[in-house]
Amino acid sequence: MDIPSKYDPQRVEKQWYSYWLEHGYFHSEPDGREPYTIVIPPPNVTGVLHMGHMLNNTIQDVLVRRARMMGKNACWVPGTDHASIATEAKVVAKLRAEGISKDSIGREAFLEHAWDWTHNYGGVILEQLKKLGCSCDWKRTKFTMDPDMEQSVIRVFVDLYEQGLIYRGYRMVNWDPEAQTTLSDEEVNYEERQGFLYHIAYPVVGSDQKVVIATTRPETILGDTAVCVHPDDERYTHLHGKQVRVPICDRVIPVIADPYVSMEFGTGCLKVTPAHDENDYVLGQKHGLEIIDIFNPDASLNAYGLHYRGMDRFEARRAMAAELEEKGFLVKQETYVNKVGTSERTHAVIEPRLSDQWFLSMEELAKPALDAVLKSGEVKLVPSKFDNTYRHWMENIRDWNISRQLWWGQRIPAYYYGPGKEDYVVAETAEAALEKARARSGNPGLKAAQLRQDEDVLDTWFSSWLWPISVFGGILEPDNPEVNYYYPTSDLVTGPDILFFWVARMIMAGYAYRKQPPFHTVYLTGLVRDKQRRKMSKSLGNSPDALQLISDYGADGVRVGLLLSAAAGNDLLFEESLCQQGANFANKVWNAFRLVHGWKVADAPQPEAARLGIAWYRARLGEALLEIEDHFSKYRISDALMVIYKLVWDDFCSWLLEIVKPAYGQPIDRQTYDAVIALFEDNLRLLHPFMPFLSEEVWQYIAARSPQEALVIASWPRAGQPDAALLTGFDFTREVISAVRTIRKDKNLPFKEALALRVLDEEQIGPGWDVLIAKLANVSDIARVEQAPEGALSFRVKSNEYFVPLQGSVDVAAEIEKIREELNYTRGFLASVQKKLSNDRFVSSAPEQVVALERKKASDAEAKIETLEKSLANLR
RNA sequence: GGGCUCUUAGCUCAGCUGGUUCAGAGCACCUGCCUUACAAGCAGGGGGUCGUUGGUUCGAAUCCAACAGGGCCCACCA
Repeated sequence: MDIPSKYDPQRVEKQWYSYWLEHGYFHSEPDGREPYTIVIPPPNVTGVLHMGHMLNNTIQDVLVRRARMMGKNACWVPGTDHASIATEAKVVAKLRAEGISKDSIGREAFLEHAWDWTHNYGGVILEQLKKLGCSCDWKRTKFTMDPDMEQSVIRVFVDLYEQGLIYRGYRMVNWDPEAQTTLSDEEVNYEERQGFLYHIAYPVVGSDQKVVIATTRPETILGDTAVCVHPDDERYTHLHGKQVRVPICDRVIPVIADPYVSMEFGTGCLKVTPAHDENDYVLGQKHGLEIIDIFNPDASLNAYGLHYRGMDRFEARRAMAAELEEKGFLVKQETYVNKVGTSERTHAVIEPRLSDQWFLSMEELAKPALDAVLKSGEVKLVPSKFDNTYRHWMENIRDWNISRQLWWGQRIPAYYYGPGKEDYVVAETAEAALEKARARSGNPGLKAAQLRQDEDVLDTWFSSWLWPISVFGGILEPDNPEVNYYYPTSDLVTGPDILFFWVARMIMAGYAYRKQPPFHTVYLTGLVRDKQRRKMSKSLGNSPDALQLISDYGADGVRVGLLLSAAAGNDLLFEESLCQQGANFANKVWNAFRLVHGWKVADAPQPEAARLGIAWYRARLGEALLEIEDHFSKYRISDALMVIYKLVWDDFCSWLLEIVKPAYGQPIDRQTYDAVIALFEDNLRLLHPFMPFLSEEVWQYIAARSPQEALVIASWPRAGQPDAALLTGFDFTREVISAVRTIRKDKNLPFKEALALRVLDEEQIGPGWDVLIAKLANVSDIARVEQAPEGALSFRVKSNEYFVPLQGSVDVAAEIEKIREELNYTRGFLASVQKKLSNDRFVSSAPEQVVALERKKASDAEAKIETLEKSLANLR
């Protein structure tokens, strides 16, 4: 045979992927079929494939490939995201390494570098997805900064502005001092950090008294503009209306009273720094306090920092604590754990900062999006446990800060024509802006050169929230045939970590711009963790190299490995051995193929065992199909795969193939051969979404004769009603066969030595299944008897009793003991059932079927006891 | 601090609206086998009082309560 005995993924994967591409199987155009659409969660354009991508793209591919086989017009739109902060940070770092600063080269030159970077590294991840086998429609590949995608974003911005939903406001926002941009609330993570609570004494003006405040951030005292106490706090009543002196800078500030202050915390006395704390800002507004910002954009101290000017905030904190102590202001310093906001991207500690930013008002947008999930069910979250999380966020939604002080991204289409804060217009193009500006300013002579476009760009999510619409041109041409056909998409597969960042906002955009949800189902995968449950991350170095895995185990092996333990919504504990399991499975299928492929076919009558085995397997396949459909309908991909795994490995390979296998060197009859091939084909169809490469490879050997018959576009098997009698008959037979094998093992009887078998057929099974027992248990002679033969080993299946006559080697005492144990167990069982049945309350209150079942159990047990007693008597 | 969720074999998990086909699966483990598709394999086997305590019920892994211990999300207490 010229077929290698080990499956070699490397050899076939590249070949079939090119074959699929060459024949355009992944490309979709609108037609009369029902569409099945997925838009990929666009990965960062300069990113590389990690385990999370592997998992969710494998799931998407399984769904898409299956839908394609089910006759739907499957369209999986791939693409990438410009990832404003991340990409800009990378480019800045690269330039810095070359001794170039972003500001020195200016916006345009910087963007050129960024585009170069994007073109050099961009799309690598898409090539990696091909290695995984993803059946994306590559002709539809999109990038969030493609001209049409960008235009869609700008148009939406202008539209929302005109609706009054986008506004510019001076607010306390999250400032990332490292990236030097603001962040939305969602981009801030809170971490517990060990720090100190400093108790600092402020001298009261006009007395020798002092008031002690507690703070975790002593460096901000330079921005203090008040000290606040609770109006009812009797400890401080005497301070009302007084003034205190801020240590170090000696500024005199008022003592104010406000119920916001908690009397229990710290000293019950709060320093108020309106520029650097959201609550303090609110207090400042309320009490008309001065706002003193003491930081530069990189969070070093500015001129208000006095002799600490230019020093980093954390360094300044230590230095200032030392100075306060030295000068006697520091009363106490205790260790304290508090929550610190950090940047999602740079992990820098966030600084609350007041500035002018653009906001999107969310309340109105959130309403339909909330109803879609919780009321109408137009969008279903899988697993549904995320419904509550979603509700909570939606109901407490805050306005979205959409401006970023970056250059890489869609620039905000606001144009300033004058010095005033309100001297601006918003328009899609500079030309349109000029016209609007002339009208608004009342100055028809305004020149284009006098307009200054806003320097900021939009949050990346402000473009990705339109993704399911804009990839089909649905923003720019709302009524085009593509968007009308593909939208709403079918399923979205992504991680729960971006439920708010992305999923929720897409739903809002969907209702705002299409009056329809962007997708019907959101499948939220778990996080990929390592064996110690640690999240896989680059910094921990615990994430395996995705491409290395593919080359070690094959794409199919890795796909199976990932899916085997990926119950929806559960985190998945990844280890390489799972991929090994997947690769082993691939090899198993490969070898089944080798066996079948090696058979010589002859025109001969079909053996009864083969006929029966094939009939049974058809029923079994039908049964498995129903289970698989059920799992898919609940998005239990992992369970669907396990059903197929067991079907193929156990039922097909271990049972059916052993049943039909001709004796060594003998040919197989044509009828059996054809039937087995057909069943093998059905197995391959089921395997294909999970293991596309292996299944296509084998399929091409045994089934395909032309590109129109490729497995990738073959049809998914249809479920019928399986023959229940065949299934139960086979299960019974399987038990008999296993029992004979157990006897062989116990007694050390070689398989080659044929045995005889006698049956007390209480169950009236009949001889129909004997051919299978004969073949698989190597039994040469099976006969039904009326009475237990002497000198035989025995076993029972239900109330049937089986005997293997073995003169001389039977230990009668041991047999008696075995039967006694079974008898005891069965009597105990019967007793418990009878106890239940004699309980009137059970008989009267339990449902009829349950009672009937109990009666049946009792009579079965009685029958079995009878057989056992007979055998026991015989042995004696 | 609020909300959600989980705790079933060594590991990872199924067990839907309570009733012996519910005590399961895969992996791991143990014992035989290099049997002519496959040792990345074949055949056989052991293993859990379903976190703890109480309650509801004729009957609970399955419902309720409390407790213990995980996890997730949200939240401005310096």
